[in-house]
Amino acid sequence: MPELPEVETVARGLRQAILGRRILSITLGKTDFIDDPVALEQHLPGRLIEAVERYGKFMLLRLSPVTGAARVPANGDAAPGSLLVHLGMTGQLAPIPAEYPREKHTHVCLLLNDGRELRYTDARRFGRVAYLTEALLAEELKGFGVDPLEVGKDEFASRIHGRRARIKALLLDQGVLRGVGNIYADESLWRAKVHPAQLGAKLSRRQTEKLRRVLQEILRRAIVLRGSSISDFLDAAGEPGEYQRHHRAYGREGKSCYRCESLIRRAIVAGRSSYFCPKCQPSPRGFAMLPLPRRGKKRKR
DNA sequence: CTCGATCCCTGGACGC
DNA sequence: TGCGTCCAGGGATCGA
Repeated sequence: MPELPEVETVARGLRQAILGRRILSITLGKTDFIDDPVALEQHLPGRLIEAVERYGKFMLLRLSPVTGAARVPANGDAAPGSLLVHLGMTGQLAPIPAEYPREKHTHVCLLLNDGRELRYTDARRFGRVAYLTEALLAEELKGFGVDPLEVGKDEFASRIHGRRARIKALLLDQGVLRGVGNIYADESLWRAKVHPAQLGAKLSRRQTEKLRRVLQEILRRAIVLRGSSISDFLDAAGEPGEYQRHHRAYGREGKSCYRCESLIRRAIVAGRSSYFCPKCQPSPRGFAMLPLPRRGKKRKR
């Protein structure tokens, strides 16, 4: 599932692959996950991809104004704009030679001036694609929290201590930190020895700073290893990441804790499966975890 | 403010 | 083998 490290990996790959290319035309499949499909068709052709940025779990393809040639932009394309892409759960964005057959669930194809198509595929369509003017983009981006890779000690502490939600919910809240998802939330909580259901306000200063540090270390390491490929994450070159091999909590229900040998348990916290060590990460009072499954051996590793 | 529930969607794992 | 059921989860939304 694409979180910050996976999205960063895709963004870096795209930077190598499509910077400076021009979009010649666009073909759409299903459009129910696209903000305004007509706007895409109207505003993308003719534009140059000038930059690829990441904002939390979003990718931002910065597009030049349409210039020169015969075309006088009557539709506002004299101004810069951006293509916003969120990969959701199963989204993939990759440049593919235009003559290659399109994979199932390919819903956006941007023909580039190098003979390739930038293709967006997304089986579940939990992702999002939108063309945004500068004004819409500014509107879109406000309300997001700090970048977890850059947040400092005091800023992080105030965002955690200032609210009463559970720490897991806070880590997942894109308005608190932008880019953290279920995997890296659980991994950092395990590393910091903090229980996911602990209230943010109840973390000590020491625990909070430890959490910030390990979160940053984990995210940086995961980026180096090109993200976690659980089911179907692939980068812009179609390659899986490696960080799933380093998971210590996520997906490890019933397996031994790497620190203390206790069995990793699972609970629903903040509406999400949360994996933790019941010994290293002591529960708040009255907390109930799910019973260990007896037979079904679904997850390996 | 924070919570849980519900919906979106499909593929894969599972049980029978 | 085949079919039904459940589950995965980011995010929006709604009601408690």
